Amino acid sequence: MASPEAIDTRPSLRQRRKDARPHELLEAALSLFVEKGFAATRAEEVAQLAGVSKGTLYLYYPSKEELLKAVIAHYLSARIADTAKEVRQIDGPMAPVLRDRLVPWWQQIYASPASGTFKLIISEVRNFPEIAEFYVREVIEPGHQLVGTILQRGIASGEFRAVDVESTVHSLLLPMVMLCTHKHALGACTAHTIDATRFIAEHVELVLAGLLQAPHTPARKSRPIKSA
Amino acid sequence: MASPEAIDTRPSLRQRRKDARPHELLEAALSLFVEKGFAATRAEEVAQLAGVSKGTLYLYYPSKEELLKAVIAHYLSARIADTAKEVRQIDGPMAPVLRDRLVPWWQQIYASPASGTFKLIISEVRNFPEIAEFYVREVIEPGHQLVGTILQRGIASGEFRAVDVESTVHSLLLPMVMLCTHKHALGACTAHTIDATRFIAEHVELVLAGLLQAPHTPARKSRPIKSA
DNA sequence: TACATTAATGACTAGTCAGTCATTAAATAG
DNA sequence: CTATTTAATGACTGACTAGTCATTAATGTA
Repeated sequence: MASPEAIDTRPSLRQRRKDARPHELLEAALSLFVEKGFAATRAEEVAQLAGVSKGTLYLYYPSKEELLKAVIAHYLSARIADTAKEVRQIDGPMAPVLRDRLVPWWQQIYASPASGTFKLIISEVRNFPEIAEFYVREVIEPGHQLVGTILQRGIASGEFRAVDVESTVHSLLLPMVMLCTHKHALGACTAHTIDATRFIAEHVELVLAGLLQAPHTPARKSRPIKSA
Repeated sequence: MASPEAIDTRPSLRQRRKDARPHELLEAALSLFVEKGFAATRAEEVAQLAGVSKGTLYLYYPSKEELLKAVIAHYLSARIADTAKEVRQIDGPMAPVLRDRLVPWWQQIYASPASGTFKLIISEVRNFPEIAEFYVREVIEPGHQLVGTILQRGIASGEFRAVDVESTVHSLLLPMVMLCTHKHALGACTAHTIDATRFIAEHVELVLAGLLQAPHTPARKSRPIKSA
């Protein structure tokens, strides 16, 4: 066997990296909370995955619950409000906005670790009502506002049919959220995968085909429901 | 105000109802597992909600995990295979099949307690791989088969555009699943509710509008759209 | 009424885990 | 090189809970 001195050089290497810890802990926590759920994840596992001891975790976050809130807050910060502001300044036809902005936006979200937050929030909101408030205010409302505005402008200009805006926003967003959720649920443990990049593009095309003023569509049964 | 004797007649009433127990326990378990998650639900809570003691729960189900599997199996039994068989026998235009079969079918699922199984499965599959297999085999595959067949037949007859079937199946189903999930997640703890009945109908209309052959392609078969 | 059967109970055990804190050692100052 | 500061550790504790089993009592039978 190796000499006693050679053996223990690595294991006892204690590093002090005060500013790297919080982010590493958040990353580890997101990964485990999304995979196993909050209640089924042990604080020590999070610490281990982040390469520190349990004590260190509690040096940076006062409790497991605060760690969860920090994870959610961190991975949802700012993104949407920015995009919304950006889009509000574009004019002209709205179809290219959906195709060229919304599609890559969702493709990015899907590919990033932030995609896991949807499953996490779905699984945990009912146990932590504060998260619900935060999520509605920071994500749902700005997101709906954003897509709703695009649709309304398209309708106003005559580019789109006078569909029900509220429902159509859901038709656009719910599948995207479900797709991200699927990635971290069934998608992570069966062969039943979805080609996300293609689906996102195809879905937007399908909705656009239903939205664009078709020459043949003479105001059908549609009661144009005014929304917002 | 009641006399002392009258007060304590109920509490010590031990009933023996061997055949009612399993179903009552499943019902209680579904409700709590969906609300709080599997790991965060105590076996005793399930028993209490079902009106029995913890010991009784373990008389009917050997472990908490077996109870979970029993809940999933019970609430997903058979439904889909039946509908699929039924639909396969219909011919003629496919738009009315979507409108008159798929819409009420999902509206029913949404209203029933079974709607909670989606959130439950999303939250727990990764911890219990057996559930994944079962769910893919019993729900996902038959469901996709069903909707995929409808689309293919519509395309074959020239009623629908030649869209990508796989993606379109997802465009139809993912929002429905997400809607059920939402009901038991955010929908259960914020004011942010969705008018599900309307959304389901509107969503199918929107997808249909995108699917139906636009006039620029010679669509002999263009049937008059049935007004609601 | 007395006896047998078995559904139902809940106190108990064995194991788990969130959060603490006295100790260790890395970094820094003098 | 020594002293001081503080990041990091992990053994420990107190609380909690899945699952058990000896006991209780409801129901059926003779």
